[in-house]
Amino acid sequence: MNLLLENIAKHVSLSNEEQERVLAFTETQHYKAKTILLKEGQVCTHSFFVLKGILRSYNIDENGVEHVVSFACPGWWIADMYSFLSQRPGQLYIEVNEDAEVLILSKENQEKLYLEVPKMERFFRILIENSLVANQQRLIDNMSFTAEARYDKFTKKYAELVHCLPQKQIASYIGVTPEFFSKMKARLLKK
Amino acid sequence: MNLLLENIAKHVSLSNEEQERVLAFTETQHYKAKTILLKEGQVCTHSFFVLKGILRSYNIDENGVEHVVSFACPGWWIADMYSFLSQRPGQLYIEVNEDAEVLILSKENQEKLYLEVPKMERFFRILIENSLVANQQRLIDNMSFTAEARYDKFTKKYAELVHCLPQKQIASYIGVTPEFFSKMKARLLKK
DNA sequence: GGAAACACTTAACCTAGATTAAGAAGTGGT
DNA sequence: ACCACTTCTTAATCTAGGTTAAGTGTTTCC
Repeated sequence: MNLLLENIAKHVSLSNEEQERVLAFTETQHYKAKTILLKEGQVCTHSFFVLKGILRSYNIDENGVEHVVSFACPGWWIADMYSFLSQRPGQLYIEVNEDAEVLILSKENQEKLYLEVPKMERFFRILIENSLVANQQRLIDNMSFTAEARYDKFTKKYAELVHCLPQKQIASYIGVTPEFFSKMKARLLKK
Repeated sequence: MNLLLENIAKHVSLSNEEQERVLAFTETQHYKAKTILLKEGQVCTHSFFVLKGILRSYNIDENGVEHVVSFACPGWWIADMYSFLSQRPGQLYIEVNEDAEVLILSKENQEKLYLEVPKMERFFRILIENSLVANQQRLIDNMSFTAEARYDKFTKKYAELVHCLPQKQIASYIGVTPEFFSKMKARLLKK
């Protein structure tokens, strides 16, 4: 059974024919860990739907420090949304964390899809809505909570992921340095 | 000329009849400064489109500290997106900053609108997309930049707004205390 | 299989920004 | 006009988290 169709079915119901149209517009690809699918300064012409493995997006600030924007495991989409939507050069990197199998949807094909299967417009609207809500929550959390509380939230929200991710990436996601993260974990263990 | 229709026209083109349908689903209201339109714990059943004045949304953390999530001036929408989309109790307050005239769209009417004027689904998708992009940028900025750089970005992005907002709200938006904000501004003046 | 590169830890020291407190300057309501 | 209330500022002190540096595994890859 196809993971993408399963996910779509959670939000809109497509006929068999529509399902086939959707799949016809996507392409499967396999990537090794550490493959970089998008670099800062490039236009994000495709978005990726993860079937297997883990991807992440991040930017690198003017001091060379990496900030993880998102992780994507199976069932999740990932892209530089700014760049993908505007078709302008973006600031994000997208990199394969663990050997991955992904479905690729080009911007072009997405536009065609909206025309041929209008229900997909609703589907993507809902995805973006959820993404906005999650993002806004993260903003609020970053402003309201200490690093410790953010880490706690993270381990609960991404319980399966935590064990597959290097610590420095978790540290980066919650917004602290690897050194402080290490110190914090040691402190938590004593309790 | 209607500000809402102007805004819609920037993204999708509606027939006169469709325009009338849209307006029929909204309702105009006037509010005095300091009116609270939504409180934490309530379900956000309406979203607001600002015609005149300024609104803001914020949450209050467990220490009683206010964190401004967004400002809305004429031409902008504001709502607790989590609550509005899920129709569950939210954590945001929405308050009138300056005497305001707003268009109100209920969740119910929005759903009807999607059915009667399907182009509006595209319109709102685009709004949400833009909102997501802006939000993600703010997250990255908060992780990458010092308070000073964030303030600088803020004054450029909201140049007209800066003069109408109390400093503590700007401080809250960029994520510092009013005291530190004050110190920082004094420091900037010396340069 | 060995060197280089990377991941993680620990510890000493440092700093951006928080906290507390107190005064000055608006602002609004009656 | 006046009192109450909130906003803004300044300054002393404090702390969460950053920086630097050094040491110990662990991968990776010729």
